[in-house]
Amino acid sequence: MDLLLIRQLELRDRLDADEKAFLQSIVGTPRAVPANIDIVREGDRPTASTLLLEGYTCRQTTLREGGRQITSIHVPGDFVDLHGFLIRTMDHGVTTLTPSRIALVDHGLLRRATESLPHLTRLLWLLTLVDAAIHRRWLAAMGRQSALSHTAHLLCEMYVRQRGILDVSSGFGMPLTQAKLADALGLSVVHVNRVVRELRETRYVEWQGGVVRILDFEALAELAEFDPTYLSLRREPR
Amino acid sequence: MDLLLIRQLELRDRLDADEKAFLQSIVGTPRAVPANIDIVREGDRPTASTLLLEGYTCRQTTLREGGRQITSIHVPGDFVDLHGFLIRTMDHGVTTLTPSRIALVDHGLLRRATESLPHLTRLLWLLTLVDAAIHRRWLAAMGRQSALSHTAHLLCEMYVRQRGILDVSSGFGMPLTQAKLADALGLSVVHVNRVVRELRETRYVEWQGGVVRILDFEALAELAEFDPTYLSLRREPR
DNA sequence: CGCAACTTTGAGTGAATTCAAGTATTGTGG
DNA sequence: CCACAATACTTGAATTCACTCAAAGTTGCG
Repeated sequence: MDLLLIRQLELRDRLDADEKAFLQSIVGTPRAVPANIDIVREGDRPTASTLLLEGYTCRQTTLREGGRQITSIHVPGDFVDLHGFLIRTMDHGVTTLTPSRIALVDHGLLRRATESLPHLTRLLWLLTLVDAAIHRRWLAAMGRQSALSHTAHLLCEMYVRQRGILDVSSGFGMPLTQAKLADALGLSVVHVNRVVRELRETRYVEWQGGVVRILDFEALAELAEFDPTYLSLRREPR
Repeated sequence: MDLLLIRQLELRDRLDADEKAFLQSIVGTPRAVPANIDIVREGDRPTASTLLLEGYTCRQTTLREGGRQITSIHVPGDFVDLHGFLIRTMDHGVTTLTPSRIALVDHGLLRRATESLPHLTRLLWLLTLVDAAIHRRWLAAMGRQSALSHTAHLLCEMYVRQRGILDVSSGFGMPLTQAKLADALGLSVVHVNRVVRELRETRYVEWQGGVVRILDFEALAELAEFDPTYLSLRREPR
């Protein structure tokens, strides 16, 4: 089977056979990791980047006195710390949300890509730019949307990001406990609980046990002010 | 005089003479722009990136019903939309905060860099990664810090980013009206006004007319939980 | 000098918080 | 396979932080 990473990249641009072969060749041996394990720690200086093959992980920043902010959620096929290749010291940790399978890609090999595969380099660079665009959208949601709308937005985003690479016909993974969801949305657990109930009451979604099924995407997207442009998904080929 | 962009890059890694010459050669003719002008609009598909030579700009995302979120503030030497080189459609606008001088860099020339100057390419890529790291830190500040601490953090960040490239001995530029500051912090104008007053009352900073002078950086950084690691500033040469 | 933009203050309101239980659900060792 | 622990979820009540509305100062510019 193709690497999900390749599918991720092909959502943005075509890859030629050499590029695919290169990608396949640089991915290390897969390794299983249980849930709630730190893959990367704040302050680390990694020498390889981690590819998420199966499962879900998140980036989190720790503040004083137990404050925790989740700044990203990764889906299968995501490079969880591709930026670790160029940023010397990690500004955040990466933790598994579910049991996962990961593989390492040595930074030396990524560097080789930058030296001989410019088109692939641009595409990998683009992946990190989409990351940044997601951060910006989260900032807007946190700063200027209601808790309900913000939560709805996260569902829309997780749905659209996953439907490009996985089968979502029977629902998609939303592998956050309400406590983690609170850390992602910047809310208290109690309030998250109320907002999730409110969202269920709209009947736009069914949400139980870490799986979400969308019943009325259009209404949800309207509530969330969701516009997928920021994800840089290709509509027309270039 | 050297481009401030070169100084920005040299805060992260050494550049050789060829790289500097290349950068100098790709920068277009400088152009003056008044304050409060949109340089880039949401939905644009630019064919050149904009370098900020003098003045200040911000990125902003517009939501329904007048909601506005500022997601970045640029200082002189910043590439305000370097990511526009690879992201097809801009997910945000860029607006001047003060009268500014800008210069364009054609995307074709940036592409040439990716084809023949891998080290410079990595360094430009790094600039966009620092952008993302700043976004993450803002997310943590919005989600898990008090309005006072968040505001203090923004001051620390603006100070450290500017002191690397400009003379800040008589204070540094903080060119946001309280209304814009509200849009950056995700607060109301009224509340920002109170928080700014509270911050002034600490005597850690003097802040008037868009210029900030820090009186007690250590105390301010403590209040803000500021740790500059995320800015990827070089301490030791590599 | 007068308008426009920005800043400041007061009062009342509301969204989200904390504190405090209590109820499900899941996982595990006996 | 049950009992019990641990984790996750839910609810209620009181509080607080930040908001809106409203209006008055202040500053800067043409």
